[in-house]
Amino acid sequence: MDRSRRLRKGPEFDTAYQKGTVVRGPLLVVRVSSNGLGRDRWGVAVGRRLVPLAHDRNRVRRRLREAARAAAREERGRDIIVVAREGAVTASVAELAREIARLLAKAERWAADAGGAGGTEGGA
RNA sequence: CCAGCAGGCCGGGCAGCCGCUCCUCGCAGCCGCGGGGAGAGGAAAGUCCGGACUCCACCGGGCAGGGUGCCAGGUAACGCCUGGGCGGCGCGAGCCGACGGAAAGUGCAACAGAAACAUACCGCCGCCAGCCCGCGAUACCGGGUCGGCGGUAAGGGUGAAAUGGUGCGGUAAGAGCGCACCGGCGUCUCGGUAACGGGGCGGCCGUGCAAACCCCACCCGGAGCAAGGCCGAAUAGGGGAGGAGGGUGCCCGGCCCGCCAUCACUCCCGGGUUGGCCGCUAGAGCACGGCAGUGAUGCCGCGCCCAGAGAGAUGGCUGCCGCCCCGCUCCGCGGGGUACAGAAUCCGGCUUACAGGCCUGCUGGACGC
RNA sequence: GCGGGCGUGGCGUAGUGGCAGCGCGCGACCCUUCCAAGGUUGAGGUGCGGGUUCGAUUCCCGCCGCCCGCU
Repeated sequence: MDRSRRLRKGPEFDTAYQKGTVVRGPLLVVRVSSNGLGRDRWGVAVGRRLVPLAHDRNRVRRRLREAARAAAREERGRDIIVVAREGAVTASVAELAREIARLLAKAERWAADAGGAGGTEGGA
């Protein structure tokens, strides 16, 4: 996950937050939006209220990044923000990677439904 | 061997694979690719002090405000450290201490107690007058009682604290009133750089609180790397110059020319947001050795380069070993755990958190020789 | 990075060196046919660790937690 595939500055985060598709899971919240760049850019967020100590917060963030590296297969020009929820603190890296892949696939289906068929609620 | 004290140190180890950041070498027109190297801590933490650095302010001095507070030394500096003094604690090795000033002034000392300041409640003692008794009367003497004047602070009880302590003399009763020792004060002298300590002499001196106001001595300009500097779009706005030709206004009844102002326009200049770059890591640096010093520390020699991210790099998976706990077992096997905790300009301290372990010196005790 | 403030019963709060109080709430009793209201009564607290002082909620130091500014 080198620098060109990270989300950098505040405004990039802001646009991803405003325009992105939000998908929630038990461990994580993932927001996806397209950036028109041809490569994916990732951002990881761990709340200070969720993990108070900087040492442990760093650990959670690094494990999430490693899980994202394992979950990333093909690039299609997305900005992806992964936000940790409470279960992510104790979950293993393999579990986190599976969860990220699952939520990304869900976001793809959701976006395809909204763009293609249009109008179906699809919240099953 | 047990218990303990002081100082110093470590705080998992060895491999394999996949990743991240920086440096460097080579290739490459660019994106990059390949090789090599480096990559969290003793507290990186809290931000409680002190500095370096940068910008601002500044003739000098004072006030206000804040801090420090036995003495000497160390240091760039400190509220830190070292050594010493004094006091307290401990059998001891040792540990702890904001430890200047209360006859400069102001204030406070609840309750109790006579009194927490200048005071005398109960007492004790002397003198005077009255009454009563020894005594029938007078005088004298003695005793008692009430009142007045005076002396005294020994005793009483209260309290955290009561006007130096103990003993002897002394006295009407007493009192440092006198004497001896102790404690404190002043002075002389000796030792010590000093704090302070030893000794002699003197007079006999009333309390606690200054982490109460305060006095004295010393120290402190303000802000902080988001400091500060450089480059700088888009948009908006500022200043200066030009303004031939063009628009508008003025002089004019109108038109033309001319002059002036202004606008469009052209050029230049400075400020400046997002952003980028520098600051950014070679330093009061680290290791080893020697010298000076009781020590903190300093000096010299030699060697080394040792994180620099920027939504923030040191992670993930696996194997073996070490340590701790539990269970089965009694070769051993299985399971779980492996402290506190993550650099953000840098450095010196303090404080706080921390599983377990190592080294050195010392103290007390038990046993053996 | 720099600075300020607050922690007192379950809740909200006074107290600035000597008694730890007030309101609501809580328990018991009384009143009522019962409930509410009312009355009587009771339990319960100074964030933690040191220090100064005879004595600390108060003064000083160090931690912990919470809140708020500036950049």
